[in-house]
Amino acid sequence: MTVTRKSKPDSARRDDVVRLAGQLFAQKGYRATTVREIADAAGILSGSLYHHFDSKESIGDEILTSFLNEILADYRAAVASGGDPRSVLEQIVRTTSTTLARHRAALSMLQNDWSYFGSHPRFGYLRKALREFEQTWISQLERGVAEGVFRADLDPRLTYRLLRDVLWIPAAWHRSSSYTTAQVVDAFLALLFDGITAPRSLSR
Amino acid sequence: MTVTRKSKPDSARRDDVVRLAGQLFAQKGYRATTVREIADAAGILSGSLYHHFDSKESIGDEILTSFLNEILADYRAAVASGGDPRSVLEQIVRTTSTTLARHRAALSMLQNDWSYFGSHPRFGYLRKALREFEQTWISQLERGVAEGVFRADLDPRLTYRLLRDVLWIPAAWHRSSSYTTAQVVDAFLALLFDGITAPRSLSR
Amino acid sequence: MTVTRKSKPDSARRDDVVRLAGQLFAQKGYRATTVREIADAAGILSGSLYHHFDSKESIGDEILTSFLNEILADYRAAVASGGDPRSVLEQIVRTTSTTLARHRAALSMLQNDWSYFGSHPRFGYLRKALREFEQTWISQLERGVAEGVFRADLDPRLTYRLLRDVLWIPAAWHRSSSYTTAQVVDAFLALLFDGITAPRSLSR
Amino acid sequence: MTVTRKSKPDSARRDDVVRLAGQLFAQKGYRATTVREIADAAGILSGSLYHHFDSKESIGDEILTSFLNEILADYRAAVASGGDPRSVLEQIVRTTSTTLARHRAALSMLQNDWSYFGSHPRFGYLRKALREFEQTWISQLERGVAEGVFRADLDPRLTYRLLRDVLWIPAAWHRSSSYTTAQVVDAFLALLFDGITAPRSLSR
DNA sequence: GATGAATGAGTCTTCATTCAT
DNA sequence: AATGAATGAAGACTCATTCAT
Repeated sequence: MTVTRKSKPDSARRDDVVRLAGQLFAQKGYRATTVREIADAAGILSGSLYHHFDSKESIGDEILTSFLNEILADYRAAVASGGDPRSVLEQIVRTTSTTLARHRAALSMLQNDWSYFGSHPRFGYLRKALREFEQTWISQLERGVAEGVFRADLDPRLTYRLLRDVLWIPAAWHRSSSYTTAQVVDAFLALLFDGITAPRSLSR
Repeated sequence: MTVTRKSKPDSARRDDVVRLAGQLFAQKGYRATTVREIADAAGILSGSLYHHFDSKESIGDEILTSFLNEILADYRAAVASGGDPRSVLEQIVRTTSTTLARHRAALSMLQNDWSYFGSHPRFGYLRKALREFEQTWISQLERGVAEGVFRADLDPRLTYRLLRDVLWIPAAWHRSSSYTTAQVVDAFLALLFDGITAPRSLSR
Repeated sequence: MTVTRKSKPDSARRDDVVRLAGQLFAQKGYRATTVREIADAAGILSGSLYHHFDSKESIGDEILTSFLNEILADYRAAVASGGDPRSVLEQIVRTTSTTLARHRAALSMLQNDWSYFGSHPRFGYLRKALREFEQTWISQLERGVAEGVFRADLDPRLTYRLLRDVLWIPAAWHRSSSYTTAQVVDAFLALLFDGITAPRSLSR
Repeated sequence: MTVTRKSKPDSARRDDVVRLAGQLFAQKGYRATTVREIADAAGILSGSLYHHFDSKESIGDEILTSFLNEILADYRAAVASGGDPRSVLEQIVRTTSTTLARHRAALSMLQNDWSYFGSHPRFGYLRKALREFEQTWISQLERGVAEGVFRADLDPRLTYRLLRDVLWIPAAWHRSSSYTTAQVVDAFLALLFDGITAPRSLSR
């Protein structure tokens, strides 16, 4: 199952517009960005956008679709690697963090305008993908608990819920932060696997 | 420093409208909610709202202000309790989770429409409050590291950044979840302090 | 012919409101003044105004009516005095300048909102009064020309038109000016009768 | 110092709308004219106006700006001609009367809606221009008094104040009047320089 | 491919007025 | 006499979209 698009008359102009629109969506949100702003950024008039796209929605669709396809690929590759639960999850975090960095616009759209996309039929594939992410995490957490590598009192569903939103966060920082992606990912994994408490063994 | 409001001619109707508006804001976002929808929910005409409020913004302001004041109080009380870093943070998480539950609308507004409120001068107090939250967490994490109760390799700023958004999340679940608030808070604290990995001492 | 009003349940409150409304009308114009502003000035709520007046219009009506009645009286008294044209006109200018000073609000309403009052049927008496003013000036100017005291080449209608608006002006200055009413009236009469050119007799 | 506009994407439609709007503003005042009425006059929908203009205000601005620039040019040309005070003032009256005839809309806006434009920051240039007109008249009147061509007892500031509003008036008549512009201007100049009194030398 | 003009439904807001209490 | 809540019509402005040129 991979999300597909309809017609992609590949042109330089078109890709330009999608990229530009993405930047604007990331900055001010999808709904808050007007087609005029997108057109201005592209140096054309707003009406001319409709030569390349059916609607504003279809620009959003294009951005979200290509994002989700890559993230889904990351998840599936990690699962397919056949590692133990801990290394599968670690691989997911490491590979998606790179993918997220390339798709900041899509991420921002999901965070800011979920109330729009989440209920809109056209974007049903978003909910479907989210469900796959959840399933993946829960299975790995369950496996980990069963194999004794994760805490026995862990509730997999609840844990995923708590983690879910953090998974997307590091990507949203880009410019404001002085941390490298690697630093952020390592810190996140440390937190995920070991928490913030100092190990007792050391203090003995 | 406490955020203050101008004039609150307390009336039942007014409070009604604020509550109703909050529910709508939480569902569809602040910008996406029209004053007509708010008025419809209150059973009056949209123009009649302006008998109670200066503007749509002032309704939002009222919701956000009262929310932030309570959360700030939670933070200050936790710090004032004078406990060790771990118990201060635990108290913050526990008390704010209750407060958050009472202010789901405000929370949702901040999450969905931050691009609006965050840049609007009128809502400068939001940025100020956020800075105080950050400062509080960072000081406690630093203290904890210094006292050896938190991992020595912890980067307080980075850790706060990773935690920040999760702090607000549990409140956003309410209906969709089958977990009690207590369960969620306990799970979050377990994750925060100990991670998901099973303790090594057991495997020895 | 004197303009009459309908019912005047004389009360202190009522007169208060009319005076306050007049000040606001003078400052910002009749249309630009809201009933809320009038009510605020009177220290009551806007709805309460309707206990005293049928409508905003009837407040305006009251102000304009009492103004016009006084000015009409001035004109008629001057004509009835039976003086020569020059002294009739001089008396009109002198007496109306005093009356105008007491009715700055009405004056300002006529100047700023003539497009409203001038076409509104209810205020037909305004046009009627204006016509009487014009008739008076034209007759006196014609008499003056016939008697040789005014320039023979004077076109009475045209001259009145040119003078008309200036007649009301001095009253509009009040605070901004450092001139007394007497100074202004004298200067106006000098201009009216002799122009600004230095007399030739002096240069002979 | 000349008042300038921002961007004038000259189009026939745009000029059309400005002209139409001007006519409406002249008839019923700027505030009393709705954008819908302007659009109706132009045969388009009200929203479509915003394809050509930022706001109703910017239409008003365009009308007033072009008017003031021409009048300012008239004044400066008259002063630059280097004539004696009487001929400078005569030139001002004669040239502005022609200019005024071409800008009846602007004139009417200033007369009817001064309480709006006069206090609005965007229209500060109006106050600036008015000050220049005043300065010009006062200097010429002072020069004339000093040179003995104007009455020695003339108060230049007061005289200008008395004249000011009349300067604009002839233009406001257009349709209602049976006089030609030349007639009106001559009558005004006769009044200005010589008053209405018959010369004594003749009566001797 | 792009322009420029226009659409039409919708947004927040204002305001004179009404009326039960 | 006054309040406080509401009305309803209107106002300026926005924006995704369409389409002839």
